[in-house]
Amino acid sequence: MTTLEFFKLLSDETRLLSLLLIIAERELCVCELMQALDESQPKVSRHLAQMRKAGLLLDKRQGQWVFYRVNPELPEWINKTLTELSANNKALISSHITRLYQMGERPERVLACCK
Amino acid sequence: MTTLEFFKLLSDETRLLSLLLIIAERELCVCELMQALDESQPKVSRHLAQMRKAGLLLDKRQGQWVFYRVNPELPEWINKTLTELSANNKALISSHITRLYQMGERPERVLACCK
DNA sequence: TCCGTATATTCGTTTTTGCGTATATGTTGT
DNA sequence: ACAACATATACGCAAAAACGAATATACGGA
Repeated sequence: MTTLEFFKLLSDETRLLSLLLIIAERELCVCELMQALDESQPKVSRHLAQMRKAGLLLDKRQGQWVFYRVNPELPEWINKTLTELSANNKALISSHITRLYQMGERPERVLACCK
Repeated sequence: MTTLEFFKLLSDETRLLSLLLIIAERELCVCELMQALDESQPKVSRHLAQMRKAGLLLDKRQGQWVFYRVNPELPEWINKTLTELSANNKALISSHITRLYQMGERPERVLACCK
């Protein structure tokens, strides 16, 4: 992932918000992001796939769900940038976090130790 | 300038390189960026205008030249991000810096105290 | 005032990006 | 095997972004 590609990924609202939500929640599946952002399934899925293909996100299938999280092996300056970004843009996602928490029946997380 | 607008500005190669060059050199005029990037005058000018209109850059006319520099009053997290970006992407601009330094007759800077 | 240089902007076109709809793939439970 | 659910992808279209060429504006010096 080049620097330019990295910023291109952050330059779309759906991707930016999805990334901020994933950072805030550590990991989220497609249906949770659909609920939080109130966006269609293909739209959310497409943008997540873009970030995954670039190496910014990792995905992990657990049963019927696919959870996305930030790739922990990104270059250090990108990590710092994401941390700074997340810490200073909580307001951008507050309403979406609220909507996420109102979601009934959120998919259960399987602990890594039990897989 | 919203967070999204900020990243959109960084998501074009000409703007990203111009910004990195301006940070590295503190300030540059249009003709210096044309030389460094080997791009047309309207192209460089248009992208600088975009960053200026968003408040990311400031411009200062000195005679026939217009010098651009980073707005010193940006939000702190954006400053940090730009610093981190610049410090970790020197390789992106090295060839352009070389071309800039090969430029004969670079416009003279007028010191702030003499204006 | 006229000319040369530097920069900004307009206009029409091309390229890129994102989107909705439809469909395909994969998983769970019956 | 089939139904229900979650996710991914293909396709054609629409919106946005970037571009080159031409033109306009601004400044400095003769």
